[in-house]
Amino acid sequence: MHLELTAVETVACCSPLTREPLSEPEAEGIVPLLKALADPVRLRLMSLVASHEGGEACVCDLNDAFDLSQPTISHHLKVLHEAGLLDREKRGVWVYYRARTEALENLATLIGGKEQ
Amino acid sequence: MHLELTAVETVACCSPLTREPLSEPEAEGIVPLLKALADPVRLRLMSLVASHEGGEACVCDLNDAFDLSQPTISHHLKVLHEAGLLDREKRGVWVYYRARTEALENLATLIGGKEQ
DNA sequence: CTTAAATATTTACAGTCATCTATGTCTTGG
DNA sequence: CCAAGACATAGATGACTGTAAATATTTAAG
Repeated sequence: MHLELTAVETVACCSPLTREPLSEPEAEGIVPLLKALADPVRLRLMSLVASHEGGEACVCDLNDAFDLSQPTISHHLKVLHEAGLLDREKRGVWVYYRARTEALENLATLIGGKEQ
Repeated sequence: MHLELTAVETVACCSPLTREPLSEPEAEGIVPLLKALADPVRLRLMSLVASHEGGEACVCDLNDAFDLSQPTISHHLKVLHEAGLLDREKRGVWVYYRARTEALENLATLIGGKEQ
């Protein structure tokens, strides 16, 4: 049991940006998600994982897609994981990351959601 | 005539994140939009403007909503404007900002878009 | 148990950014 | 023309962040 909400859990609670002014606490809850995506490497990582077959990818695959050191990729994956955008699962020596598409969908609704 | 695309113009061109891996240039085009929103003050500013009656608000209204100096608010509005998320119009002494909701919608589709 | 491979953590540093103060520009009223 | 108000710009500073090198951790193989 945990009382603190992760970044991703705070998103679904709010009506779209254009509906009514976002409160400061609401904004503080959403910003970590946007920050996590607001980096070219992390945005591509997210896209790579999400579009990978099975919706998951292991770090070994991801490292090769970038001209960056392994610790740097590991760092970016951690940021995405802590924001609630990626799930982690260790299988043997490998770690697989899986995209939390419902988190992306909630965020999308918040940004561009249209009310009926 | 301008050849450079603003941040907002690069968004509509891409299929959703989860459809196929984002190229580096695509990511570089989208990140400025996400960066612009990835700040609590700017996210609230965006929401305030977008939800304001008429879809626009003058700076004088916006300043009062924050415990920040006027130049700081002006700076944040500039960032949102340069990202293509807010339009500016000066009317007399006042400057009105208007939300570009189609930019928000395009971004939302890119983040959480579902394919049929 | 040793070794190798996959991934994470730590530390350090250079670059970016949010904020403020001070100042500038522009518009209106008198 | 002058003064005041609305907003923007410039410069400075402290905090945060993306990156790499070095090191640690974990797992499997032999």
